[in-house]
Amino acid sequence: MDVSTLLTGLNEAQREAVSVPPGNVLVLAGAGSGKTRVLVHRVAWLIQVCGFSPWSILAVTFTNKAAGEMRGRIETLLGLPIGGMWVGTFHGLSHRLLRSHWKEAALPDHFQVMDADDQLRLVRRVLKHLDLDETRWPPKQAQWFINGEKDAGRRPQQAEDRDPTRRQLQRIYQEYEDACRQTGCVDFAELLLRSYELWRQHPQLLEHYRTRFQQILVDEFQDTNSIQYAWLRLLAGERDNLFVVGDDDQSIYGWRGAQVQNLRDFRHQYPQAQLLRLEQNYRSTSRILKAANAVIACNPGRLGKTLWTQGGEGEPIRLYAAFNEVDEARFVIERLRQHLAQGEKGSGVAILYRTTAQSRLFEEALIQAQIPYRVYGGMRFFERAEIKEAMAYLRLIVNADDDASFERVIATPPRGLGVKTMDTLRDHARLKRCSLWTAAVTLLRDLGLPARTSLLLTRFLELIERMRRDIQGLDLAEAVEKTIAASGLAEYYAQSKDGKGQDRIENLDELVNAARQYVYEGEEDEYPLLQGFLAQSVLEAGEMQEGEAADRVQLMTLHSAKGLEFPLVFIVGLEEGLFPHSMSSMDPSRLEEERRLCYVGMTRAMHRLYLSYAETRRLHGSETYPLPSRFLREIPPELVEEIRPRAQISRPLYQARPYHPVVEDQTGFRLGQQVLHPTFGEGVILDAEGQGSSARVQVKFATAGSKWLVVAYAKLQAR
DNA sequence: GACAGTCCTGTTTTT
DNA sequence: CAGGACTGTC
Repeated sequence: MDVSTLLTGLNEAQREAVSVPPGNVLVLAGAGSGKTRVLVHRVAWLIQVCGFSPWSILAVTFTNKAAGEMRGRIETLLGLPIGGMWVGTFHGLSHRLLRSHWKEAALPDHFQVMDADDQLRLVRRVLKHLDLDETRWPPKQAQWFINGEKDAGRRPQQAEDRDPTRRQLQRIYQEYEDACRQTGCVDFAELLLRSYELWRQHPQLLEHYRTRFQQILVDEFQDTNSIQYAWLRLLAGERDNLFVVGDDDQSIYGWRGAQVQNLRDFRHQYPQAQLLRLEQNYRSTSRILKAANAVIACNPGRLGKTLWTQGGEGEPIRLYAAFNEVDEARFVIERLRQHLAQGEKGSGVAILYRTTAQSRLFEEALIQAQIPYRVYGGMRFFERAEIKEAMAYLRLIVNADDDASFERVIATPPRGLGVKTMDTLRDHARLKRCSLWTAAVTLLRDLGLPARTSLLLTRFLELIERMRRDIQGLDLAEAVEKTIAASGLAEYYAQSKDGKGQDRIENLDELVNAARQYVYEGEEDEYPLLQGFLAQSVLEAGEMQEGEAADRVQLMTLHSAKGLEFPLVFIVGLEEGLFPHSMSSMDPSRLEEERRLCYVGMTRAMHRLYLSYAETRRLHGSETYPLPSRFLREIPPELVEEIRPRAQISRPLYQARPYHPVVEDQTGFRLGQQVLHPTFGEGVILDAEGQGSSARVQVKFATAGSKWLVVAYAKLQAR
């Protein structure tokens, strides 16, 4: 292959990034600037020009999808398979390391990976063990704390924490760790922390991987958390071989530990590192880009980068002020129809929203309009109850100490063993510090159970052991099939009356299919097939049943839209409290993240961008009167065409509410009316009561929340 | 032990 | 409104 083709078709900045001499490189790549392209060509360049073997290259991505795409594109470009190259997510790569070196990592050879759901169950159990009240110590919060600590690279602190709350959380963390060890399970964060520690504690192993991986590339660097960054630095050592690509303006995962700071730190950590910028955008019209730039410019402390394009100005951005959320959906469908009538493809259209709950209205409207669509996210295949149950049987077969699976499986299908038996088992397991399986075995042996329970429990244990024997020597798909049948799951669902039984059976069949298609991806036989399959189902829960082919309109949250592009984009629900979300609007740094999310959303659009908000929205069952999102006001008015004409965009975006019943009462204000308060700022009248000097109104303020104010004292000004 | 009815609380999501 | 957790009855 001719080396020059590696650089043709690239712009100046991209060429420079691809061909820069090996060394530490930081590429700041704006949205739509050809980031993936640069990474792919860079790998090809390292192999073809610099003479690195694929075997000596490591590429880390954030999602499995990105990893798969990168591998595919590199192989297409080079025209040869690059099996020896490691391409994967931080978690996938760490998992692989731990499977290979389970002994050094102090894990059992059959260790299992827990997903977030399993983890939460385990946390619940731990809280129960510690006899802590779940209302005082919400399991979700404890889980959050544990993951936060692990993401920061911290083990349970033995040292007394000053803060009693933290001290208690540390105790929970410690107990949780013990439970993990006991059951041979590792959570997502543990994969990273454990492999990091593996390298720290075994210098010869680290040396081995350092020798092997001569070049390390990292995608979406702005999404890395502390432990991931530490992991990278440890592996890289002092060798100047990190090529990282990121965009601080697209950091939208701070809420789960990602540190934009890493991007900024990189330059301090590696002062010699080359800093390159990709600022030419190939995706959007200049109007869309200008608008997105204007919004993101409101964030302070950016690394600085302004996207530009040679493309045309394009159409104006269109803004629709819907009367309510139903009208908003109606409007989107109307415009969507016009678009499709022009012969455009549905798959080139995305409807983006802030929260998953918003998808429903659009789904209903699309069904009614008979427009095919696809919703991203939501319940993923491997997260469905019936799939998790079948997998739990398999996990229990592989690892009898996996308590999470034991608990999941013992009552499905119902076999007369319920809460009471489980309580006995749990107590015993806790006392003896052993797994539920071992507890069951010892209790049976010591005749510590009522006769009936004893019989049922024995049957259950024998069932699992029989299954273990029966799948010996079977291939993966047969083993899965056999497990589904022998467990009684198939029969149980066939008889279920809730109407979902048939779906569930079909999903179980699909699971057998997935097992049939499972291909082991590692080198040689690093570990048994079944274990690889089990781990993959946890690590890549969403990758199944993509079903791309059909031409459908795409519905997704703004978060999952990152990395994608569409000729036509609708961003809906641009309202204070929804986007930016109310949970984020008090904290400046989280508000900035919301703004980046808005920037990400806008820059998904290639040709057309529609923005909309509703003046009234039904939320949690009651009517709300949100203010238009502040992000709308950050867009220069001249770029926007308002569909329902009203005053200037820089002036209030909201005024008349003709479709809302006007309830003028003694307070002198009507519901939904815009008001101004000297200290709280802009707000909307939500409710009113009383009369004369005791008349009060409830006002929802843009920033100060909602308050009841006495009309006679509050200097409320109608606007 | 299983199931039905009531209470309560509402981000974003990949691994 | 709606899904999940929890409580009380058969």
